[in-house]
Amino acid sequence: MPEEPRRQARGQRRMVQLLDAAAVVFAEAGYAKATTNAIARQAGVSPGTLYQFFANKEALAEALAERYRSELAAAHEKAFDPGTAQLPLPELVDRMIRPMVEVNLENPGFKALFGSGDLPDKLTAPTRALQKAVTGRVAEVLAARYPDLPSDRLATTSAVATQIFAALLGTIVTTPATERERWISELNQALVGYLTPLDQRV
Amino acid sequence: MPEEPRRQARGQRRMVQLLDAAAVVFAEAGYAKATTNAIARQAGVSPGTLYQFFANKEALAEALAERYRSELAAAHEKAFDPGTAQLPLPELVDRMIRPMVEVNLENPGFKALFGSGDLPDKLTAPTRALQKAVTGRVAEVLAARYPDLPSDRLATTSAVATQIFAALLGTIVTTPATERERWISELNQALVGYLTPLDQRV
DNA sequence: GACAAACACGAGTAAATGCTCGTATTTTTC
DNA sequence: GAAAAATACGAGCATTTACTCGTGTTTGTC
Repeated sequence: MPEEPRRQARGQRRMVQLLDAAAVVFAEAGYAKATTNAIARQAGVSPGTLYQFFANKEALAEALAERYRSELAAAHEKAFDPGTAQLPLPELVDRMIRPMVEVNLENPGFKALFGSGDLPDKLTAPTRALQKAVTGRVAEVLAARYPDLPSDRLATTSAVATQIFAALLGTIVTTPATERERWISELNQALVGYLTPLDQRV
Repeated sequence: MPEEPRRQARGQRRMVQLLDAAAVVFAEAGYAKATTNAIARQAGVSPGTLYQFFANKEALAEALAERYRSELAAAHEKAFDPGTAQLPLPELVDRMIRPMVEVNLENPGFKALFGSGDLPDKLTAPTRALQKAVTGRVAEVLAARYPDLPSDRLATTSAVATQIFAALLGTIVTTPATERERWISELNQALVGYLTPLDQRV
């Protein structure tokens, strides 16, 4: 197997450029229809150069997903101080939702990698990783709020909550800014409604 | 524009065969990755024959979506007698959900046309039609239950409910039959949770 | 400054895929 | 039963697209 070359500064910059470009093209065309040539063009670079840094389209998507994952983690880190988990449910949900929506608005490519339920086969790998990261984050918060929730219930609940979230995210980011709050509040209601029974357990 | 030829009995049968085949291939590969040649092969027919009946891949998908739409309408027709709308919320939701899940299990292609949130561009046309049909059905039921709900709230609510439903449908039909009930009940809880506030309005 | 490693180019390739078209067979029409 | 219309075939065209490769340039190392 060919070793990863030792990247120099110029190379690092190129990789960032390429990821930026990929985000734009993924956002415009969706993962499946996005062509590597278009991504290279968007980055102002030849197709050969793209492949100097990423083995294939999937690797590119994976790297982009990784970037999103860490941006998301940072955003959540910022939004959560200890004690947040004990807030009233609507506020807790709001604090989970906001950062995600913002990351999404700032990184239009996000939805393309996160959103679509069933992309063909292996193409889903980066998607699944992202979904898993989000689900994990949700699980952490729920675990903090409901310490004695059985772990299988915890897993199910976070998975469902994440899927509900993913389902409405598309509408939220697509919608004009004026109407956005309405949909966010709708998403909030849905999640609060789903989670309320947990709050009312003995 | 070339006129639609007057179909003879043999042709009608072929069209059914082709739609069946398309459902199978869409289910296995998803819409985007499904090839028309594979569909023709699955139907035991040459590619040329396929195009004798459907102008292109999209027209094929549209026809299939239309078929699902009517199957769905029939299933719902069967599940609703007048008065259903006044049932307790969990039961009402259950009656909405069951037929959809069943149509899905019987027609594996359904999810491929209904599920994925943002397929590229025009490919979404058949998808949107299906989603719209389902949303419309949901709206009817909600309108019957909440006659004085303003029409914009009605539209929003049915759209959100449908999206929640679509999001969890994938998990439900993919999951082994033994665990299916658990996920159906989870979906039920999510929808009931979302709709409960409407029940409690003055 | 010389040598190697990393970077860059972009025309080109192989494979996939939606769809066509010339031809041949079956069914309907009269 | 003959002309017309519908059905059927399948090799292959045109296009797209992920990716390569030969060649040349820039950067780091000693």
